[in-house]
Amino acid sequence: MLSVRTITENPQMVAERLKVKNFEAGKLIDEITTLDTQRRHIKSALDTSQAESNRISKQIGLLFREGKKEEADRAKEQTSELKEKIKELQQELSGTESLLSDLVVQLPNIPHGSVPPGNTPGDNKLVREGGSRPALGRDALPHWELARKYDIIDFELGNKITGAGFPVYKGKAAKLQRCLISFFLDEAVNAGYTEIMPPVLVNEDSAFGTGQLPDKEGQMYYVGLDNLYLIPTAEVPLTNIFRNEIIPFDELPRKLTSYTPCFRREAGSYGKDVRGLNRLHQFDKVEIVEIAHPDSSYERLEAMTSYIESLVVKLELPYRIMLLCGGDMSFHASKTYDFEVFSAAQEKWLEVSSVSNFESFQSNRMMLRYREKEGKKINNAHTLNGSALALPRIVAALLENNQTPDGIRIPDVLAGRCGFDIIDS
RNA sequence: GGAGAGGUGGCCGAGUGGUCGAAGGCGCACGCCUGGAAAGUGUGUAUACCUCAAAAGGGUAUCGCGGGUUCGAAUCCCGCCUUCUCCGCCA
Repeated sequence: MLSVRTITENPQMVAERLKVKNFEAGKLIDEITTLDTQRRHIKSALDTSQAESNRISKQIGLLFREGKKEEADRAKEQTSELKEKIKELQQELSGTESLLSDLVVQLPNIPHGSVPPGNTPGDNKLVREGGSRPALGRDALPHWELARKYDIIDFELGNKITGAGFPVYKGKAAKLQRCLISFFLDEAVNAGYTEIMPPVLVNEDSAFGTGQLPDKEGQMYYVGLDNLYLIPTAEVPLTNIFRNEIIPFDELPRKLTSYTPCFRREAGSYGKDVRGLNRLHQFDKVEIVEIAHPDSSYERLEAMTSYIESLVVKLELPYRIMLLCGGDMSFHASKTYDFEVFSAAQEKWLEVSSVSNFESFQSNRMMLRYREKEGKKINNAHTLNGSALALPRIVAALLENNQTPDGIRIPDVLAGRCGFDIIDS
């Protein structure tokens, strides 16, 4: 969430910038400003009363020590009214604070100045593209057909065990999955990311910290008995490592990577676009997360983008990088690049990565700060993350693009790890 | 899951109703000392919020978290979380 100070000190700037996300913020900002003024008045009054109460208590202590019991008792009587007042003010304050945060949480993050306006994916800007599309014959099969043909991914079996959206990988596909994960992790470690293996269940505070709660609980699987959520992405546990922390200046940027399975309910999304591996309830993903100084977070975003690009290049996949327009960006992001690979049999671009700078939107809600080099000032750090990469759609594209009459060719960079260079029979 | 013992500042550790945001030590920062360093020595060293044009200063809250008792709670009571020891269960 935006900090209340940002909102109240630059109301017109915030409103103006949020228009790029097609968000009309004027009314909300007014309400926030009013509530915040109220909050400060109440806090002020409360502080004064508590100071008074502390003063009297101290006096009573002194009187007792001096043996002036009657005076002390008289002083006690004084306090009952004050106590009542303090209690009222406290209730008023916490009421106002929760109203305020209910409102603040509704404001999306401010888009960066370079984010183009627009509503739909059609308004996204092509940043660059690379790789070449394979020339497939007319009989080219989509990956779900290939999966059946070579008996490597079993969607029906997943239905039996769990339900739709939980495929079972078998044989060479299972191994390919494992090798992709280790390939992505090794690459990330070589690029300076520290490998982490976090829990895949998180508590409420963590889910709030990265912004899944309060609004998006419907997208997460929830374990009610223990009040825990299955992570929709490793971003959640990784970023929350730093919740309530103050990072020394010279430790920035912090760079982490992690493989985790990811769980998404994605309620109600069935149909042609979600066939096969295109959209799943459980999938594997390697994620990169950075905690950066505000002055260099956009450099980090570009660096992360180049890093992810190096992966799709090594996998020899045709890809393009899109700069998302304001309307297509997530609620939390300031700037996002999407990576798409071309899946040649479906003849579709599939999103395989999304890299975003959240600026201080997440760090503000999770109190993730850094200490400035000079002056010891403390500020919110910037958080960034990106998929590097999400497996299923990569696998879909690999299967479709590399199909030959003899089988599915495995790119060189993976063949060594896998111990095979073709999926046939 | 059962029984018992704990959770205090960056760390160690004292504190069982008032003068305690918290002794002492370590660490860290700056200074003195030194040719330089070590040792020694002096000072400083939490976070959030309110107040203030800003800084300085002042105020409030925070001793795992949340409630309660009390004029007053790190200290007493209740619930939760968590760590350790023992028992049980278990990949």
